[in-house]
Amino acid sequence: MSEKIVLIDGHSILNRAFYGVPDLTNSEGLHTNAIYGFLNILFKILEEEKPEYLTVAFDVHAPTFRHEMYTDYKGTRKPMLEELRQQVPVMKEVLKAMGVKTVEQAGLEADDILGTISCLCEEKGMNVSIISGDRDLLQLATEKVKIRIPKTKQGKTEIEDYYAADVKERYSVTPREFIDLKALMGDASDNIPGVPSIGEKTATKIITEYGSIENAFSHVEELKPPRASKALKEHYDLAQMSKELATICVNADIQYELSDAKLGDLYTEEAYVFFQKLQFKNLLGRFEVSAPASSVEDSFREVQKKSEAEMVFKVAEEAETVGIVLLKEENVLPLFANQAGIERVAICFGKDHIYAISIGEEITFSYVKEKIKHLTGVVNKVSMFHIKEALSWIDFEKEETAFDAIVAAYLLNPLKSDYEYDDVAREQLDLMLDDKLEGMKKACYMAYTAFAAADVLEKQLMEKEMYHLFRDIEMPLVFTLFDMEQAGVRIEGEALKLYGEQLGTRIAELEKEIYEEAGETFNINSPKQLGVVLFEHLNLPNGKKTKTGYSTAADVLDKLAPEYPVVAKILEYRQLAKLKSTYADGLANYISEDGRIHGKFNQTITATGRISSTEPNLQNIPVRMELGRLIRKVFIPEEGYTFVDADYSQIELRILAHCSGDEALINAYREARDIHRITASQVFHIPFDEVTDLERRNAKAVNFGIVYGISSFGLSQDLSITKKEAAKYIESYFETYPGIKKFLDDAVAHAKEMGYVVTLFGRRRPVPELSSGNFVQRSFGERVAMNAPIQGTAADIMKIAMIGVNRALKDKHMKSRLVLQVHDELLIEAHETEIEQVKEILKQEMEGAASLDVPLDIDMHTGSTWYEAK
DNA sequence: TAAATCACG
DNA sequence: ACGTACGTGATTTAT
Repeated sequence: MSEKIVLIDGHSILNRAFYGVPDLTNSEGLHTNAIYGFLNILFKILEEEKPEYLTVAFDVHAPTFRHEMYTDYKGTRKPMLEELRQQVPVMKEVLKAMGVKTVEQAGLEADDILGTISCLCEEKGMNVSIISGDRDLLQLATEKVKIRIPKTKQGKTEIEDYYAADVKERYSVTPREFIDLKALMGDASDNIPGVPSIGEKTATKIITEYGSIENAFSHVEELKPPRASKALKEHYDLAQMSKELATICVNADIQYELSDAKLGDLYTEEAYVFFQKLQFKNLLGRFEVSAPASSVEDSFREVQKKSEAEMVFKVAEEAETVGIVLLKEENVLPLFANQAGIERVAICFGKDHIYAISIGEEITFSYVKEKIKHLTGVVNKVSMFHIKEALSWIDFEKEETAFDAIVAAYLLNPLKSDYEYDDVAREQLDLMLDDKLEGMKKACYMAYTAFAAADVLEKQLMEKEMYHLFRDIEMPLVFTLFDMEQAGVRIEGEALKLYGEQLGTRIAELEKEIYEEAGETFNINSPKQLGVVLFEHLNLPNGKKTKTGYSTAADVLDKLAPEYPVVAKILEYRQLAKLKSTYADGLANYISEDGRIHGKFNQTITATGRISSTEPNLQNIPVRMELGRLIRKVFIPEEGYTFVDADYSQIELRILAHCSGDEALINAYREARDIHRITASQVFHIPFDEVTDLERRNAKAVNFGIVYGISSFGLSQDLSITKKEAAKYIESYFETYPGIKKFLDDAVAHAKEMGYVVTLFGRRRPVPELSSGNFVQRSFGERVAMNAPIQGTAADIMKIAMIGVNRALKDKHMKSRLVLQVHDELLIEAHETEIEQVKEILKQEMEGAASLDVPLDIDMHTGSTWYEAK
C-alpha cells in the first residue's frame, strides 16, 4: 500500500469555510467562523483519508478573495472582508500549534505550490489528495492525484472527488485539456480574459474535438460555429495568454522537505490553548488531557475612587515593570470632555494587578499625570505603546525607564509597517484580541499587554543583539522626535499663498496653450487621457512603454519634448501642478494657530531604520529644480532666530568605505574632497585633473548604483548607455575597489544564510525575497541585502547625532531647537545669540556620532530661510 | 482601493 | 532568458 499525502489550498478552504459557517466570535470579539469551518473540514478529511503526510499552502499576498454568496456567484473580486482577514494569521498559527506543515512563498500562488508538491509526491509513487474550493485545480488530477472540492450544503459538508476519469466524465475533457477549456472560455474571477464570444459550451465542443487551442487554431477554418472560428482567428494571442495564465506550475522552485510534512499528533498542548482561546468547545473534546482555563480578565478592576487610585499607585511603586496606557475619549462632545481628553488610564504591574482608572471629577487627569511622572522615576521600566504620542499628555521623570513596546516590536520586525497593541498581544503573548474591544476591558487588556510584552520583547532584543540599539538609540530618539514635532517649523503663510497663486496663473496659461495645440480639451492630469491624446490623436512616436495603456512618465516625455512643443508644455504643466497641489496648497493645510507646521516624524515605518515624515512630508520639499526650490523661502525662523543647516557629505559612500575596509576608497576619502572625481580618475585610469565632467558624472552614477545594490541594467538606464557598457563600468569599478566587491558579496551571502542583514549598530533587516523562486524577487533581495546595511547604518548614525544635538541644546538650556531631519540633514532654528554654539554642537555631534576609518564630514550653512541655509 | 506620477534622501 | 536601480509620502484619476 503506497503512502498518501493530503494537500490543502489554505486560502480557498478558509474562504469556503467563512461563507459556509455562520458568524462566530470568541468572548474577545475575534471572529472565528472561518477557522472553525477549516478545522472541521480538515478533521473530516483526515479521518477519511488517514494520510501519512499533510501540507497546507497559502498565497503570500491575498489582497482579494473570491466573494461568494448564495445570491451572487459571479465570482467578482472584492477586497477581503475584515472579518475574514483577521482570521488568516490566526489560522496559520493554529496550524503551527498543531504541528501542521504550511508553505507560502513570495512570488508563488498556492496553486503552484500545490501543483509542484503534488507532482513531486506522485513521482515518488504516493497517492495525493488536493483539497480546494477552486475548480482550477482539476487540471492536476491524474490516476493517483485526487482533487477534492468541499461543498457546504445546509450545514453539512459534502465533498466532490475528481480523479482524471471523473474530470473527463463531468467536463468531457481530460485534466490537461481542462486548461485549454478554461483559457478559451475565460474566468473573470481569475482575471483570465478568454476568447470573446466563446463560452462554456463552444469551448467544450472545440476542445473535445481538437484537444488543444493550438490544434484548434491549425484547423481554424473548419471550426464549427463560424462565430467561434472568427473569434479564435482574431484573438489567438489572447487565447495563448489565457492559457499561460490558466496553467498551474508543477515545477516551481520551492524548498520542501517531505519529512517536515509527516503527520504527528495534532492535539498538542499549544493547540489546546489555542482552541480554548478561540472557544471551540466541542473541538476541545478531541484532546485527551484538559487543562484548567485561567484568564487575565479575572484580575481586571475598575478604579473610580480616589482612595483606590492612591492605593494602586502606591503598590505600583514597588514593581519592577509597569504597563501603562492612556485612552482618549471617543464620540464625546468637546464640551463634556475633560481637559486632557483622556477618559481612562490603565495600569498593570502583574498578572493579578490590572486596573482601569476612570478619569473624572474625583480622579482628575492632572492627579494621575503627577502620579505617573513620579512612577517613571522610581520603577525600573514603564512599558507603553506609542510613547512619542503619549508625551503630549504625560511626562517622564526619568527617560531611561521608558519602554515603547511598539518601537521594540518594530526593531524585531521592521518589515511590518503598521504595529498596534493587538499585534504585540498576539505575536508576543499569544493573546488573541479583537480591535473592537472598548471601555475598561480594552484598557486592561492593553495595559496587561504592555506589561507582559515588555520582558518578552526585551529578551528577544537581547538575543538578537539589538538591546543596545533599542536602549541607547531608539528609545532616546522617541524623546528627541517628540521635541522636534513640538517645535515644528515656522511657515510664512502669506508668501506661500502668493507662491500658490503665481503657480495657478501660469498653470492656467499652460492649460490653454496645451488645449490649443492638442486641438481638444482633456484632463492633463489623467495619464490615461493624456496617453490617448498624445499617442493616438496626435500620433506621436515612441508610444511604446505600456502596461495598462501608454506610459506618460517624465522620462518618456523628456525624449519627445525637444521635437514637440506640446510635450514640453505638458511637462512644465505637470511640474507646476505638482508644486501647487502638493506643496503650495498642501503645506498651507498644515499650518497651525502658531504659524508653524508640526509634522509627524515616524520611527516605526521604514524597513531600513530611516525616519519617515508625514502630515505633511517635510522630507521631500523640492530642492533639485530652482522653481521648486523657491518654496523653501517660506520656511523661516522665528524673530530673533536664524536657521543653521548641516548635512553629512556622502555619508553612505563613507560608510561603504569603512565597512568594506577597501584601502583605495578609504585613502580616497582621507585625501580628496571631490570623491566622484577621484573615483573617475581611479576607475578610468585618468589623472585627477584631466577628468572630464562626463566622466565625473558617470563615476557619480556608479557610486550611487553601488549603494543601491548595483545592476548593469539599472546603471544603463540611469546613464542612457547600453547594458554592456554599464557592465564594463561596474567591472572596472570592482577592479579598482576589490574590497567593495567582497563586502557586497558577503552581504548577500550573509543574507542568504541568515535571512537578514545587519547595520553597524546591530539593526536587522530581514530579506525574505532571497529565498524566492522568482528571479525578479530574488534579484531584488540581493540588492536589498547590499543596500540595507549602508542605508541603515547611515540612519543609525544620524539618529545618534540627533539625540546628541538635542541633548546638548537642552543640557545647556539653549533656546535653539532642532526642527527638521531630512535623512542626512538637520535644520536648527538657532537663537541669534547662540549661532556659534549651535554650529559647534552640530559639528561635534554629527561628526562624532560614530568613529569610522574615514572622517564623517558635514557641510553647514546659515540663512534667514531654509532656501538660504541649504 | 490601486496605479501612476513625482517630490526628496 | 528572466526585467530592475535603494528608501520614503502625497496627490490625482480611475476602478
